[in-house]
Amino acid sequence: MVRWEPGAKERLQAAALELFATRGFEQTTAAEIAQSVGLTERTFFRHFSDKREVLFYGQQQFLQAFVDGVDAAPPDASPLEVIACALQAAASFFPDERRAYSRMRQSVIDQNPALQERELHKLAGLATTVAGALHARGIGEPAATLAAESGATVFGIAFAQWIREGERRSLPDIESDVLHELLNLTGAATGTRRTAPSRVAAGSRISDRRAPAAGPPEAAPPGR
Amino acid sequence: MVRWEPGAKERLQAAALELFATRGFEQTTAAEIAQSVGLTERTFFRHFSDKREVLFYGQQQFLQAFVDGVDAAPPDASPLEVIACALQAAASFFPDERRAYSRMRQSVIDQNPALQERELHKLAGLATTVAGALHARGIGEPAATLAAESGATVFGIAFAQWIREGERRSLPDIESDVLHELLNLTGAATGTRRTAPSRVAAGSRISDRRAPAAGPPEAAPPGR
DNA sequence: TACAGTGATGTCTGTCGCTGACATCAGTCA
DNA sequence: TGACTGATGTCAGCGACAGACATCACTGTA
Repeated sequence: MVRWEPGAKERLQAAALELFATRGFEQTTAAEIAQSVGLTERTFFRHFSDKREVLFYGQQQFLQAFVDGVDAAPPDASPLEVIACALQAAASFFPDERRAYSRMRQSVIDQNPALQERELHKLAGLATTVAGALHARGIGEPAATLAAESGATVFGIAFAQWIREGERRSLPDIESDVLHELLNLTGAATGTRRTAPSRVAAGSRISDRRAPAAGPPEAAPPGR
Repeated sequence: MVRWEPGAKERLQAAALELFATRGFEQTTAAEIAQSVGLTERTFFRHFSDKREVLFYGQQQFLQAFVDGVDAAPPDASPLEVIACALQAAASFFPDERRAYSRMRQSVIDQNPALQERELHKLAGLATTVAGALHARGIGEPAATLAAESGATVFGIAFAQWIREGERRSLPDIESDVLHELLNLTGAATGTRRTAPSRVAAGSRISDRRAPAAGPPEAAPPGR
């Protein structure tokens, strides 16, 4: 006979999500989570650095997928095209089967500021990492950070939409729409998929922007 | 004689920053902060909902300035022009005299993940509020959120640069540069201040996007 | 002038997140 | 067979925070 049931970490994660969903995050103690799967509080904290982390552990691979997407982009791609690649690559982590689970998890997070803070922190870490990958492609600052943060923003908005009740489109499709909307916003629209103006003024005011003569870009500001 | 020294909250804030800077955030207990200004731990927590909040309390006015900037934008301004207005309005909270203080405060935050989380949460709250203000102008989703998040990103990057040792430009100037860099990135650059492509690919692929029918190089963003 | 609020504070006590130190014990491997 | 390892349990303690209640200068009012 085995001394310990295997997969302690996964069992703790599942139990935690379940308890958080039913009782609420703050009303659930770490000791309760541990007990519910036959472990002790001490063991819980050996697996997770803190109580919130039980909901966030394992995003390493997601982050890696994002970075892989960056690295897989063609060498002559513009920063935003690189981001588009990364977004598509990352979306592979969220097949439609996972939608219900993601929805449940997110509803727990949405109900607790402490969890929201952790989520934002993770997303910021993603942006930082992606910015690093962009640096490695020779992209400077602040372009790299700007592009990375924009990517994170697009992902966040697209994910939130993907989760929304009644939404049928796949995550990559939504990502693509949101990214195009971003280009729309800033006055440049591109290529294949065109986004319908999502609501009222979305496309109206935007479209009357004078477009920038993509002039000879010289004379950088001193800061960099 | 008075029973209590006035300005308990401000005294706590000042003492906290001082102690955090010297001993570190985690090495400083709430009780110590309180004692250092002749108060008790209990009183500390009556003024601040949690230990981190002592560094963030009072940003209400900053947020309000941002929103006021949105509301003050001309009615026919594009979302990004509105954001430009808001950025300029918000910058009034950070005159050059405040740079040293901001730098110190930020160095404390940068050294502690818990504080970074709170900062990100506040910034996200800003974006949410601004998105609401954009809705009120008739801008739909996801344009409003996209614009608001972009504004928050630009502010964050600009602020970080403003704080940087050796930086001399004013915050509004940096904001303007970063915002233009964002437009550059997405292929649209506008009006007056042109930013050089930050490095290699910045302008390459982008420039072959079908340029949105270029208008006269008129109308600089109203923000400045 | 007495006196009942009011509000900022202190005191006491308790819960929970989290940690260090140490013990346990099934399985592994020399 | 015996040392070693790794996942776990036990114990004790710190610090963040919250509820309940007491205190007491100050204020307005009768």
